[in-house]
Amino acid sequence: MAAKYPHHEIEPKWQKFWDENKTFKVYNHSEKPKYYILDMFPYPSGAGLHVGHPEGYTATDILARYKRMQGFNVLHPMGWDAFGLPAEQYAIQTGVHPSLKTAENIATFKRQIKSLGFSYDWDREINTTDEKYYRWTQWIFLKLFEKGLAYEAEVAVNWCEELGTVLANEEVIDGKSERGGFPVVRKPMRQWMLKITAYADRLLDDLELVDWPDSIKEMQRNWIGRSEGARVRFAIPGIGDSVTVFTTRPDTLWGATYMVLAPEHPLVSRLTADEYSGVVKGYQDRAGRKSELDRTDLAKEKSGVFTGSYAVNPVNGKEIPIWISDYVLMSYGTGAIMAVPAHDQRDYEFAKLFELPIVEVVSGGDIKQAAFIEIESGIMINSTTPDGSFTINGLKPSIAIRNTIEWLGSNGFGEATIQYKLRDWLFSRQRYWGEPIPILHHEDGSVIPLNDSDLPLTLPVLDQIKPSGTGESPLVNAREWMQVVDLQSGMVYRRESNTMPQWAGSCWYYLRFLDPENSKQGWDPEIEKYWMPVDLYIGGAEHAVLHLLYARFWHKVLYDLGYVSTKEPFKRLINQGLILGEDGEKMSKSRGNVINPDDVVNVYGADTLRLYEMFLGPLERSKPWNTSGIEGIYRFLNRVWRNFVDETGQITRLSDSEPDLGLMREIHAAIKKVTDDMENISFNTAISQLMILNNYFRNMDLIPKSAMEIFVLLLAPFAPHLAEELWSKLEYMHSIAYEPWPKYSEEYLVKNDYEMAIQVNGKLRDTITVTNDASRDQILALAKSSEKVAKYVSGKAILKEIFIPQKLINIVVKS
RNA sequence: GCCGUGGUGGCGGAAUUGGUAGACGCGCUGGAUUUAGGAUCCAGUCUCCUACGGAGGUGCAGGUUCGAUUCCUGUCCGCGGCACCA
Repeated sequence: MAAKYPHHEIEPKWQKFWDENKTFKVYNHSEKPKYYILDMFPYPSGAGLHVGHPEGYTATDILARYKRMQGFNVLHPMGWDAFGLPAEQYAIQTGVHPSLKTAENIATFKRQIKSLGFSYDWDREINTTDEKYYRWTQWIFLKLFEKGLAYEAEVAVNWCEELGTVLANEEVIDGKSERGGFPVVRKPMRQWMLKITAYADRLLDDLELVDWPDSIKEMQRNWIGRSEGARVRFAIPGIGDSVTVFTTRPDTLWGATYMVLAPEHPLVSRLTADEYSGVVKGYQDRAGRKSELDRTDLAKEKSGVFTGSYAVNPVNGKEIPIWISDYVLMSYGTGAIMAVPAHDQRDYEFAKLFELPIVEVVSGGDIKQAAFIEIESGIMINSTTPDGSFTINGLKPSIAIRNTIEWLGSNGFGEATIQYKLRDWLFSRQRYWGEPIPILHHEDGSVIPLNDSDLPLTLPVLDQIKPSGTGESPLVNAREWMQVVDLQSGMVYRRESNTMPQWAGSCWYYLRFLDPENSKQGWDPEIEKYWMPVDLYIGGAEHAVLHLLYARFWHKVLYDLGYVSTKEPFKRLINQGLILGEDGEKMSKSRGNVINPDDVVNVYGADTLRLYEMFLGPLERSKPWNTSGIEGIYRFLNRVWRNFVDETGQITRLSDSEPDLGLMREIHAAIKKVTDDMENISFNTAISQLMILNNYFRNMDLIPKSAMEIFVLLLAPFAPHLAEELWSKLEYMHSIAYEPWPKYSEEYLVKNDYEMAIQVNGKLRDTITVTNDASRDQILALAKSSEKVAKYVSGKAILKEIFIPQKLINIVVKS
């Protein structure tokens, strides 16, 4: 009867040991080199942990443990990103205050995370909803405000009249509220914005400084979306004003046959001719009812209406009609375009639909068939000013663009400009469960920031969290809290009722981990200098753009103000892939394919779960869960146990002798492979190497103690509970956590002989074993003497002999 | 549509610079042990064929090369993100 290893005893035992001995407590000063390894901290949802969380956490834990064994002072903290919509929705439905529900969720998450044996320094645990934490989130907001990076603006939000509240995009489904199915409209409301666009260039350029996957960098570049072009002013004689458009193709100005404004462009009402005002208003209404997503997503067919007005094309003085259409977005560029149907796909479709003229100004395509948008192969035509003083005919578009911009500039019609896709960050939320924005409004309209000494501005306790009905946050229901009277001057102020978005707390949490107890500062600058930057940051790919971009933005502001010492917060980044359900689909309650880590830990133990998630495949890739696969890992750990421990729980098969050369080779090959794989974060192959070494032990009667020890050390980062248990059975009284990582020596990896492949015309025909000192001629002779080879070579002319040392011989014969 | 990413046995995957494709694990097959089952151990397991031998094979079609999973061109499919960005 082969005993199962007792993970139910071992795992809680060592978790308790680590807790009581504060094994993983980390200090801010050390002789050791530092290593800061960070997980994206979780939102503690009511559903508890799912198996996707431990994937990233296991990877960072393995590396943290490995780095400790290599002599690094490792900072590896965990905390909670606990503000957010679900707790507030739950409060509205049940009356349970978000702080209570949040505390409950955190307790569950913490219990689950601790059951997996991660080596966090729990003394540094933080919680974004703790006033001791968000006091500093508010402080950073004030710094942004002082720097002129926070401003108020009227911005359209999803307004639901029936619910009397503003909805997040995810709460709106097909233009209706998710709750109740009520209509939702776009309504402008006063909002706080953060001027992230002021940092666009640096956010773009400094991607050079970080060691991130190219694909993530590319996504951020695309999000920032820098594009070079020109602003061009078109006069509108009818109203004595002008409209400015942005274009990347000023060379095609002569082909601009009409102009399109976004329906909400401020000039639309002024330039709409009386007889068109009905249709224009109707069109604006319809566009306003669509969300931005609907406008872009569903508008496969072009639509639009003519305003009745005309603009003057500056390059040829021609009058062109002005239309409005929702394919032009107010939020990008100037909200107006010059339409060049011959050389832009969208304009081409629109012109075809409404039978507008199409004028070719770049030759090389067939504009009867499609818009010609090539920038390198075309040649400019039909592009001369009426007085003949300026032409770009005969030029390549890339040259023509430069020349045209110059001409526009010297004639006062426009100038070169850089446009970003990136928009300013809409920072305020009409919610209760978020950080209050530390701002006062005076009735004269002035805006006054709170003093540092007034922080934290805590959330008022509300008996019931319910919508204000006006679209403002539920905070306006706290009448006393909202009103502030200055006792000295008698002035009356109203508090800002908006709160911050969930992103705020996660924008700087990596800094608070450095110095979480500090009540005087967000963090001590000396401590910051010691730990920053984060050496390795691991989290889900869904945060590839927004979270990482926002955090980089705040970090750069803090850098400019001298509060942090590095330009970039996260040196190296890895995005783990999704763990899919057994059906290969994304895990979700509705599909019924969710695996609960508690169940896995209960049946197989935490070490098995950790190992299995790492063995599934490369960390970055998405991969499906497979329940019978986990059995294989469980068997492996049981085999490890039986290799070391007998049925009575005593260490067994232990020998004091030195390992022989064959075993030494296996051991050192394993050290090398596992170490290399650690550096490359290639844990699946590291684990298979441990399996190979363990299989080698299985065939031995006695195992030398030194060999056992090295195996346990290599296993320790992956299966820490089992490793601690075996380590203690090898009669060590202290934790394995800080034992030095084994080193390999090349001498054991060198063999006396090796195998060589022999190919004939590229096909494998035989393999031979040769000694290290064999010469090329000796090996070739040996190869040719092989019967299997001779069969294909004899009687044929040898054209070539390819000899790759240590690897193969390829004999090329005339066939 | 665009951008990113991937496509290798029945399944998850391995193959660090172009050099013996399929490591390791799962599953499956046979055997040992067992009253039986489970567990454990041993052996086999890419496909096809005329089978002690040979042919084919890394989504598909070409190309470069003595030699391609790896490099190049074209093409198909899956996944993720974005979505009229001027």
